[in-house]
Amino acid sequence: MIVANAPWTVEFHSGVPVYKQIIHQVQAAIADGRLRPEDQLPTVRALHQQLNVNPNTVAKAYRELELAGLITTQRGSGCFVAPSAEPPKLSDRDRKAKAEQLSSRYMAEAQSHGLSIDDLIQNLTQRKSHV
Amino acid sequence: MIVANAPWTVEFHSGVPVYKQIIHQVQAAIADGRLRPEDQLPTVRALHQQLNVNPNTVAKAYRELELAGLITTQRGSGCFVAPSAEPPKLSDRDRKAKAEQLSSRYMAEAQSHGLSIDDLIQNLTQRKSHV
Amino acid sequence: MIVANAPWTVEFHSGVPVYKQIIHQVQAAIADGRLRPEDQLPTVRALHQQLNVNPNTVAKAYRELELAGLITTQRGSGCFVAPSAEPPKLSDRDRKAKAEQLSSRYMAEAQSHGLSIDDLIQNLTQRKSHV
Amino acid sequence: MIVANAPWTVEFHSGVPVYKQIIHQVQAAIADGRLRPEDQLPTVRALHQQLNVNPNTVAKAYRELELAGLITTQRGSGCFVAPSAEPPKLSDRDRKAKAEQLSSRYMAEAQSHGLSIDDLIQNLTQRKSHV
DNA sequence: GTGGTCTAGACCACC
DNA sequence: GTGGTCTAGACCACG
Repeated sequence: MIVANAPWTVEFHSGVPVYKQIIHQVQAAIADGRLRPEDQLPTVRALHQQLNVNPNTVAKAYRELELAGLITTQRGSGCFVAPSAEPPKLSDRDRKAKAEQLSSRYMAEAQSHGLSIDDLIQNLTQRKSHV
Repeated sequence: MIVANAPWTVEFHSGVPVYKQIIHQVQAAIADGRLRPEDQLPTVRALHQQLNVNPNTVAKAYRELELAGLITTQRGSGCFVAPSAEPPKLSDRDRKAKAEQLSSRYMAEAQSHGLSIDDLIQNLTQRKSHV
Repeated sequence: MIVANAPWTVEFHSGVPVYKQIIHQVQAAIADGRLRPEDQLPTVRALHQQLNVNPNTVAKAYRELELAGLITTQRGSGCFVAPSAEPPKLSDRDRKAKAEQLSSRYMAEAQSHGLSIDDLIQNLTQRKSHV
Repeated sequence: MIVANAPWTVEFHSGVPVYKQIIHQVQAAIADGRLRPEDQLPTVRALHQQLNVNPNTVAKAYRELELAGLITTQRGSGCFVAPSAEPPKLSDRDRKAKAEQLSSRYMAEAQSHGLSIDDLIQNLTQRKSHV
C-alpha cells in the first residue's frame, strides 16, 4: 500500500535541512504505525512533486534511511519499509533527556515568535485528541 | 543585570544554525521577561566560551538582533536590550498558525527519536510549573 | 597530517560508482594503517581536483563514511578519521567467503579482458613486495 | 554442450551492472575454454531463473555479446558461441597495464572489507590448482 | 578557507 | 515506470 494520503510537508525556512525533515517524517510514521514493515513509501518522483523539492533531495533522504536500515530500495520498483524496521525503544530516562533537549529548542523558537508555553501545550493537546 | 545564570545552550547537530539558536534564545528571554529593556546581555566573549562556539558566531547573532532593533551595542561596554524592545504581539489566528507549523516539525522530530506526544506535553507542563 | 601523497585514483568506466571507489580507498587506507585515527583526510576540494570529479561526489563519499562512523567532519576545518575507527575484524571463515566472492567477480572481469590467473597473481605478488 | 553446471552468479550490490557481470562471465568462460566455439549458452529463461534476475537483463547481456561478435543467436534454438570466437590477445605491456588497473580497484575493495593481499593471492592460487 | 544543502538536468540500470 | 549516479553551479554556516 502506498501512503499517498499521508500529510507530508516541509518547512523551507526552519533551518532544519529539508532532507532531514523528510527523514524525521518517515521515522515518525514508522514509529507511530502509519507506516508498517513492507509498506511502500511514496516514490521519489511523487514526493518531489508533492513537496515541491528537487528529486535529489528526496533521494538523499531515502538513501540515508536505507543506510540506517529503516528502509530497503528495490531498483525499478520502489522503496519499502524494512521488514525489521521497529520504532526505537528508549529508557524512561533517555526519553526525558531527549524531550528536555527538544523542548528547550522548541520553546526558544516558539517564544521568539511570540508564542507562550500554553500555546504549545494547547496545540499538542489538540493534536493528541485528533488522533 | 547580567543574565549569567540563564541556561544558554546550543545543539550543534540539530540542523538549526547555531547563530539562529542564539537569536531565538535572546528573543525568548526578552519575550518572557527574563531579559528586560536596558538589561545587559552576556558579552560575546563570555558566551563564546560558555557555548564553546566561535566568537564570530555569537557576534553574528548579536549583529542580527541589533539590525532587528531588539538590542543595542555600546562599544566598550557591551550589548543591551533596547529600551523599546517588546515581545511581538500576534493575533490569535497567527499564534495558532505559527504553533501549528512549529509543532508539526517538532513532533516529527520527537517521534523520530521514539518520543510520544505525551512526552512532549509532559515536559512542557513541567516547565510551566517550574516557572 | 594531511595524506596528500596518498595514491588516490578512480576508474571512471569500471561500473563501480566513483563515490564507492573513494569510500573503498579510505576504508583500505584505514585498514592498512596509512590513515590513523585523528588523521585529516584530504579536503573535499583537494580531492575533487586531484581526482577530477565533482566536489559533490567526494562529499557524498565522505558523508557515507561519516554515517558509518569511520570519519568525523568538523565544519570549517575538515574531515578526520574517527578516534575509534578500527579496521574490521573478520573470522577466517568470513575472510575466505569474502575473498571467494570478490575473486570470482575479479577473475571474470580479468579473463574477459584476456588476462589469466597468473597475470593477476603476479601483479598482486609484486604489489606485496613493493610495500 | 550446455554449460548448465557453470558457476553463474551475480552480485547485486557490487556496483558493477548485472548485465555486465553476465557479459564478463561469458567472456571469461570463452577465454579459459569452458565454452568453446559452437557451444550453446544457457537460455535466457534458464539464466534468468538461476540468477533470479529479470529476463530483460539477461537478454541485454546476450544482445551486447552478439553485437561484439562473440555469440550468435538462432531464433528458436538458442545462443551459441560464435565459431570465430577467440580470447582477446593482448601484448605483455597491455596485460600488465590492465592487471594493474583491475588489481588496484579490487585491492581497495578487498582491504575495505578487512582482507589482506595474501587473502586474495591465496584464493587465486587455490583456484588455479583446482582447475 | 572548511563542509553542507539545494537545484536543474543529464544519463544509466533495472522492472 | 522505478531508483542511482554524476555534473555544474549557487548559496549558506562556520573558523
